Order: sequence, then C-alpha cells, then structure tokens
Amino acid sequence: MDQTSKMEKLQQTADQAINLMKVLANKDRMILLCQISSGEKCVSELEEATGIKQPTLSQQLTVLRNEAVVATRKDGKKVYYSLASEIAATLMDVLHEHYCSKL
Amino acid sequence: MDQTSKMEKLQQTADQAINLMKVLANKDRMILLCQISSGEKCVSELEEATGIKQPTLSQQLTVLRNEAVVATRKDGKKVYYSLASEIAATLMDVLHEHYCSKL
DNA sequence: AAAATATTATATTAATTTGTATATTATAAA
DNA sequence: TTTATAATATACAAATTAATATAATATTTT
Repeated sequence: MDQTSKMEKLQQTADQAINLMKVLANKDRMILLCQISSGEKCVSELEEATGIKQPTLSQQLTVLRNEAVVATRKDGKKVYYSLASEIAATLMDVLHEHYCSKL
Repeated sequence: MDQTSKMEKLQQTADQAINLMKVLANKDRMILLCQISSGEKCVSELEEATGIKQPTLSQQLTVLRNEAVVATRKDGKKVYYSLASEIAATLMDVLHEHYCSKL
C-alpha cells in the first residue's frame, strides 16, 4: 500500500473515531452516558437525575441511539436505555477512572 | 452532599472531560495525534505525512498545545511535538486498539 | 383521557473551520 | 552585516456547522 492510500485508509478510520468523539463531546450526552454507565435507566429517571428538559433529553438520546452508543428496551410506557457500544463503554471507563476516581 | 451539589460537581467534571473530547473530535487533530502518538514529530514532518496545509496545521497544533495534550521542543528552526497528556495518550491507545488493530 | 416519550419545526446564538495574508525566528549566504 | 530563505506562528475575516431553547404536536401504552 502506498503512502497516499495509507493516508486515505487512516482518514476513513479517523472518521469513525471522530464521530464517536463528537457524540461524547457534549455535556448533556456525557452526563447521560455517566448515568447510563451504571446500569440501564428510563427517560423519566434520566430527566429527574440530570435536570435536562424532556425535548432536549429526547433529542440527545436520539443522537446516542443513532450512533449505536445506546440501545433501548421498552417496558409498558417506559423506555429503558443502556450502553450498547463496547468502545464507548471503555472510553467512559477510562474517563471515569481519570476524572472521577477522586470525587 | 445533596443531590443538587452532587450534580454540580458532576457537571464540572464533565466539563473537563468534554473539553478533551472536543479536542479529539476533529479530523485534523485526530490524525495529528495518531502521528505524534508513535513518537515526536516536527511540523514539517507532520505536514508531509498528513497533507494538512501549514496554517491549518499550525492552528490545530495550537489547539492541542492549549489543552496541554502536546508539548513542544525547539531545535534550531524546527519545533518538535510530542504527547504530553496521560489521559489523551490512554484514549488514543484505546481508539487505536479498537479501530486500527485490523488495519 | 392521561402518562411517557418522541418528533418536528424554528429561532437564536455560538463555536469551529478555512483561507489569506502577514509576522516571527533561526540559520545560511553574499 | 545585510539579505535571503526556511520553518513555524499569528491575526482576522468569511464561511460553515453545531448548540440551545422553545413550542407545538405526535405516538404509544395503560
């Protein structure tokens, strides 16, 4: 593989990594993922725990769903969210270890 | 600590984590960090390897410096960049392992 | 009908990226 | 010692993209 196509490949891979970084680079979503990291939560629990307003909450959860970072499970009227991405889970662990271990 | 100030603390910590995520959530910077991860590089080497134009390169390196993700060493006319953040290095490792191990 | 959640639309603001030009610094050459 | 050149940085405006807030409405389940 020549230098040019090597760099193309690197760029494509970088795109995937960057999309994930963009998903995490938002306060609402980061806080939601913190909550969800410790076990599945329904939307009303997330609203209560974070103070994020319902439409915003729903919008940000949609972003997380679209990037397959979370999965949903429906139980009656409630929708439960859980982590669904191994890489996202690992990243959240690393961040938690670094930033939250002394909290 | 009550629920409200617990959430405030979480938000402050989230801010730090998010700033780092934002730094990584850019293609130029991600590719530059990939290059620098494997050992220090001077600006002209980075320009050659990535094809990023000089002003953009310098601007993005400034972003990395401002967030203390990289450090610089000057040698004559050349400026060498290296990784300077443990957490950033760990994240890059995790991303590399996940996205690049099969490349 | 009411509760829980999602969607759509829209307005506003803010942040990021990019391009062009110019500045700085260090070395080398005349 | 001026002058030239290479390497890098900075400034700033223009263009683009993203974030935030809000309101209204839709869907699904009980």
